[in-house]
Amino acid sequence: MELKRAAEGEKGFEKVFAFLRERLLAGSLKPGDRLISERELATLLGVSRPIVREALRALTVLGIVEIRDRIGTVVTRPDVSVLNDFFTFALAQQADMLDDVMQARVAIECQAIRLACDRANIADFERLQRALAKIGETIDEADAGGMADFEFHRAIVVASHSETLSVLHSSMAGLLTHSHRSRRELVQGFPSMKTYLIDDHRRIFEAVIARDPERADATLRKHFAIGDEYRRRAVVGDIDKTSASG
Amino acid sequence: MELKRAAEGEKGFEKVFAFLRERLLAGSLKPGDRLISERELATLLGVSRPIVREALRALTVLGIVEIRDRIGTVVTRPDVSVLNDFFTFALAQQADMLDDVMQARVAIECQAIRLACDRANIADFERLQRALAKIGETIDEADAGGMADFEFHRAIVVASHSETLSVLHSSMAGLLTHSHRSRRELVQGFPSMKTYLIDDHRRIFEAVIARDPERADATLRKHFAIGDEYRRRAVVGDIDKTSASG
DNA sequence: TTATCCTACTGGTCTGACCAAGATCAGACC
DNA sequence: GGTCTGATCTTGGTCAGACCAGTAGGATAA
Repeated sequence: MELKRAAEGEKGFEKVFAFLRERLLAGSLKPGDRLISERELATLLGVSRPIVREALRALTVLGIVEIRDRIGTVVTRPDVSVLNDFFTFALAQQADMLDDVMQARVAIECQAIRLACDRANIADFERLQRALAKIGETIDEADAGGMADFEFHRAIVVASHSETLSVLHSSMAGLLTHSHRSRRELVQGFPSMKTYLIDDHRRIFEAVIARDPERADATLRKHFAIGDEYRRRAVVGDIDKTSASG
Repeated sequence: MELKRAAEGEKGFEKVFAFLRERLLAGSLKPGDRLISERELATLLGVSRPIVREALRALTVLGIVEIRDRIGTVVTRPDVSVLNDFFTFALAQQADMLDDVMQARVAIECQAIRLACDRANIADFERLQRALAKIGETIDEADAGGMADFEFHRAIVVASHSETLSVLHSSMAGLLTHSHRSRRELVQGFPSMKTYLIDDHRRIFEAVIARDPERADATLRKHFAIGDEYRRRAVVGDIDKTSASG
């Protein structure tokens, strides 16, 4: 009943995790810094090494820290790829989460395209144009087509020059691309699909070129809405009897 | 020198993690299932218990699994709230990017308010109304006022009924509230501030009530823009010589 | 049949140990 | 004197066995 671990009232793992989180959030531990050794950390916090390892492993899967064999533990620049892990698991067991995440993606992209209208440079325009061209070229290929589609949308976010939006977007994209392929196949049969894909993206591109945030946002938003509509119809088996471009 | 660990060529942790991931992704382990005990897992995979714990802890922070003290480890329903941990860490290390994070917040809220127009129920409306009232009541208090402001915006996101948007928003809000207070104090001196705060939020509220996504989005967006403008002026020391309501 | 108690089991943690390999520095060699 | 080499220290990676504290369920007593 010593007051040793009652210091924070936390259990061992929590104690270590909280200790590290504190410094991480406060900024006293920045990317590139090397943590003190596991043994030191253990004695410092009055816990055993396995517990310290649990905490470090936890931070590792969160992409906050990297444990380098025989070197030490260093703080890394957070990497979105972690989210891929999560989404992979999550998606496997809960497909209904897709629509919800999609909403977040729409949010990010619509904001990104507004910023892009203001901040995009020549290189961004060129990247968009290349992606647009690729969409046209791969219009008949489900796989490559999906990739081209993704690259276009990715280019929009990149053009926003916002690190945060970029991070958020790529984390969602990882999850969504999985479903994208099947969705695309589902929708492949619609003749009007090609027109929709090409024209829509071209209109979006033009709005960015025109540096018109309102139009770009609206066009992109409509693009997503139409995509949803297509998918909805494909699900109910409504075989192409519309141009659905409104 | 048994062929113990050569089984997969993976290190201990990886072995356990991969083992569990496999069953998780394959679906043989579904939410609600209870894993075999740590000890069994350890002997089964030929690793020590601390290693098993590392893997379980890893899955825990990923929100895939829940370790219940003295009960066992059970598979949980994946929950987006894990992302909160990640984003909190990730965004914290880019403190210089508060404006950038703010862009993401705008993105989330503007999307949320659109969804809210469609999905909000009576309870949501009431929550918004209460928050709105509180903004009026606390208009002269920097601290409580900031809190009320936050609650209103939070209510918008809640009304979207999107778990993902909600999680993203709260991780950002956590970071932004810090700066919010100082911002608010900075701006406190402006007489026209009160009008801006009250009227703007009321207009936003009305747009949601009217279930008009476009208007709501536009109004909210303008609200953010004006807030930015105030802050900008406060920084350059331009003491209130405008109504700035355009 | 019911209520209580005991025991096996579970997670939570610690101790102390061994291994392999990078880091470091002293001493040998050029 | 400078460079190279090797022993040693340190670090992560892992293991084995142990103890605690509750929980669940079977055995036992009422």
